This record gives sequence, structure tokens and C-alpha cells, in this order.
Amino acid sequence: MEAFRDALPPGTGDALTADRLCAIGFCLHLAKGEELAPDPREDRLVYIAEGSAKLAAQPVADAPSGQVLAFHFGGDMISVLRQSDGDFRLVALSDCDLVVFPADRFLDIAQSDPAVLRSVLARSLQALHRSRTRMMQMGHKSAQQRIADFLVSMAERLANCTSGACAFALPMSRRDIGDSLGLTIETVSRQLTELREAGLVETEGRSKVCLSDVDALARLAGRQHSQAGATSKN
Amino acid sequence: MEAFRDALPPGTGDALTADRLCAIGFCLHLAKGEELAPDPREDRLVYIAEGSAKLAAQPVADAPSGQVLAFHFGGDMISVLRQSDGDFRLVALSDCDLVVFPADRFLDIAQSDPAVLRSVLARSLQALHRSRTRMMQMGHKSAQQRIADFLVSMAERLANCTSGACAFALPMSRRDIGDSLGLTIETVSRQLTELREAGLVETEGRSKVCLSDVDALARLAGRQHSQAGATSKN
DNA sequence: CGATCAATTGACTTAGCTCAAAGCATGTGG
DNA sequence: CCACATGCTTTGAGCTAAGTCAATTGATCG
Repeated sequence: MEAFRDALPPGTGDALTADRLCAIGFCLHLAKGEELAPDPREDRLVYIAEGSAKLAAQPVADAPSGQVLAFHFGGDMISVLRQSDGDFRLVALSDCDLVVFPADRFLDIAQSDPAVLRSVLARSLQALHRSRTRMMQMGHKSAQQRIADFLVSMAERLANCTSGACAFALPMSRRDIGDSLGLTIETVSRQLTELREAGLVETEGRSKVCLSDVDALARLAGRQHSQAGATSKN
Repeated sequence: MEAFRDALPPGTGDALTADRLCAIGFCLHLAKGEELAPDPREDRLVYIAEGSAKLAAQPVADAPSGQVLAFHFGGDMISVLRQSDGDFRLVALSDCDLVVFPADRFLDIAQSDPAVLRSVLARSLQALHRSRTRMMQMGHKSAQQRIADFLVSMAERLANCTSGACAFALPMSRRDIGDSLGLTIETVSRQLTELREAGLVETEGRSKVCLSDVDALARLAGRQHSQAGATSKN
């Protein structure tokens, strides 16, 4: 819970507001593979204090594990809106510590502190912008570009690396990667092999990857030297 | 300008706030094909009082006219964020009446009226949710499903029709449609032909379309009986 | 150490892209 | 008012990237 207080936008919001927000949130631990119990009655805001998770749609015919909307990691604040046709699911990719807020009450409180509300709004407008940029790219990009883009995003997110070389572990499976990019696991695997043969990526075991040249990957992904608006935090 | 006042969320926001918001906005008319002059200095919120427009990225190699992020129509409020790598462009598809606000000042004023701010936030969270749902679909959908989905969206947006039959005129070209769905004009055309042969769509001239069974199209698009979260306003 | 499930690799199929040509609207000038 | 020119749209014929099906390899955990 303390971690959440630190995550509030710096310089905005007073201590009182933070206290009141903490009062309505509850902490929750999810073990790897566990899922945040859906609540069809209300929208929720979830803060990920620690760990990694995927936001996925209910499984459908052509995506048995449920299509992946986004990946989220420690420090992210995400909104889990209830859907008319069934909730989206927040599934832990690794052990997770969460703080869950009812969206209505959270906003009621934030409303008394416009600075907080505005900063939440600014965040969500940015997120919308990123989501759109991403969507646009999705429609026009090849499998290799998508994988390259994915790796660059993960490097930023997981290793805080936007340039040069870096190594980190991917918490999600190939299936999750494929489901998030609109590709099959086979294609994901093949593209990784190609990138490996091109000397851009090394892999070890199922999850460890090592990117030798993030800039080259970014170029491959078709990113126009944009360091802003690249991560996929909510 | 009066039209904008009506567009403020009903029941929220007082008259004073509306007055102050109107004071910082300026009206603008765009003729068909014209473009909102970009302003790299600040983000803007644009209200479309009348007409239709596309939000497109700067032209790149593989999309000469610029990739289309979204279509917008009368009544929409959209945010045009400046980009690190060049602005997105708002281009009129038909003659348009706009009201343009500097985002910062708009939010400064809205901040004094938390109800307005919150409603703008709620809108943008919804928009984010829709954008993500859409993005997810984009990755996994066939050309025919995308076209069907597009037609259903347009029926809702342009003819206020979510079921049964309806007819309307598409203000955008096949190229714009393709650019927004990640398809080529040829594929757009071919899929329309298939839908025509299936008896779901009739076309007349370049722009007029007649959908005989919106529900069937929605089913074809893979929409799970979701009437909520379907339009693509902001 | 072995069972099990994830990941890789291969062979084949197919949806959608590219290149190319022909048809139509729409608008303009005679 | 009609003819024509222009540019959108449609249609056709390959081609290629990615999906499908199937078999193998490899990793992880009890």
C-alpha cells in the first residue's frame, strides 16, 4: 500500500487524499497463473505494486487462452472496466501484489482533489494516444516488425533500456506474446529464430532474452526515432 | 459554439464553466480535404460541431496518404496530442465546423468544476477501453470481419442504427477505409463485393451504402452481441 | 530421472498484397 | 446538354507472408 502512495503523481495530491484513497483500496496477492476474480457489478482501478500480469479477454474460439490486450508490470495503474459481454480478466504472469480500488469511489475521492483527477486524466489521454498509435501500427506491420516492436517495448518496460544492449527475462509465454500481437506461436518462434540468426537477439531457456542492439530493433520495427509514447503502461 | 454547450455531459457542469470554456475556444471551418493547421507547441481538444473528418498520421512510405487512426463525426470531442515525431493531422472528409480548444487551458477551467473533469475522464477511459478492444480485434480479424465491423460502426455513427436495415453515405474514400483497417483498397473493394454477393450490402455510386441486416454483419464481424462500446467516438 | 508441457522446426495451404488492366462516377468545358 | 477527361473503383492473375497441421526437440518440475 505504501508503494501506491509513492506512485501518485509527484507534486500533486495532498496527504489527506492519499489517506482516503488508501482507505478504500484492498491489497491482494496473486500467485503465478491466478486471476483477479471478476466483479460484474463495478469498474475497478488496479495498481500493480509488484509483479507482472496480462489483461486478457474471455477465451473465444480462435484464441483458447483469451486474447491479450496488454501486459502490465510493477508500478502500473490500470483500469479494469466491466464489459457488457463479460469481464476482461487480469491474470498474473508471475506472483503479483495488487491494490484494488472500486473505480467509482476512487474517482469520488479524487474529485475532491482536482489535481489528482487531472493527472489521472492526463495519464489516460496519453494511454489512449499510445493505444491508437499502436493500433495503427498493428494494422500495417509485418510479423517481424511486431516482434521487434514487442521486444523494444519490453526492454523499456522490464530493463528500463531504450538504447544499446540489454538482457532480461520475459514473464509471458510465446502464446501470450502471439495473442497480444495477433500472431500464432509458430510465427512468434520463427521470427525470434530469424532475429537470432540476424544477430539481434539471443535466447536462453524459455524466458531469458538478450538484445544486442535495441536501436536496430527499433528501426526494424519501423519506429521513427520516437522515445516518447513507447511504453505500454496504462 | 452553441452546439458545443449542448454537447457537454448532461446534468454536469454549470453554466459558468460552459461560458468560460467557450471563451477560450475558437471556431473554424474546414472545406472538404482541408487540414487543421498543426501546432507543435500544445495539445488541443477539438469539438466537431458539424461534418466528418479523419485523424491521420503523417504520410510514410507504405501509406502515401497517411495512416488513418480514426474517423470522427459531428458531436465528437477529440484530443489532438502533439507528437514528438510530428503531429497527427485532422483532415476534413466533408465540410466541417470545428471548435478548437487548447488542452491545457481547457483542463485548467474544467478543473474548477470536478464534475466536468470527471466526465471527461470517464469518456477517455471508455475511449481507451474501446480502442484496446478494437486493437485486439484488429490483430486477429480477417479482412471480411474488419469490413463488416467497419460498416456496423458506421451504421451506428452515421445512421444511428444498431440493428435491422439502414442506408447512408460514407464520407471517406476506399483508400481511407483501407488505411484505417490495415487493408489495401483492392481488398476493401473485393470484400465489399463479397458482402454484396452475400446480400448483406448494396452500394450505389461511390459513397452510398445500404445494409440489409446490421445484426448479421455484426455477427460476421465477430461482435458478441455488444451494443455498448461499439462506436469509435474519441 | 522421467513425465509433461512449451517451444521449435518442417511441409503445405491460404488470405491478402502487388502489379496490371478495365469500368464507372463525377465534374468540366465545349 | 452532352462529350470527354480524370481519378476512383472494380476486377483479374500471380506471389508472398503468415496460418495450419504435424512431428520433434527441449525445458522444467515433481
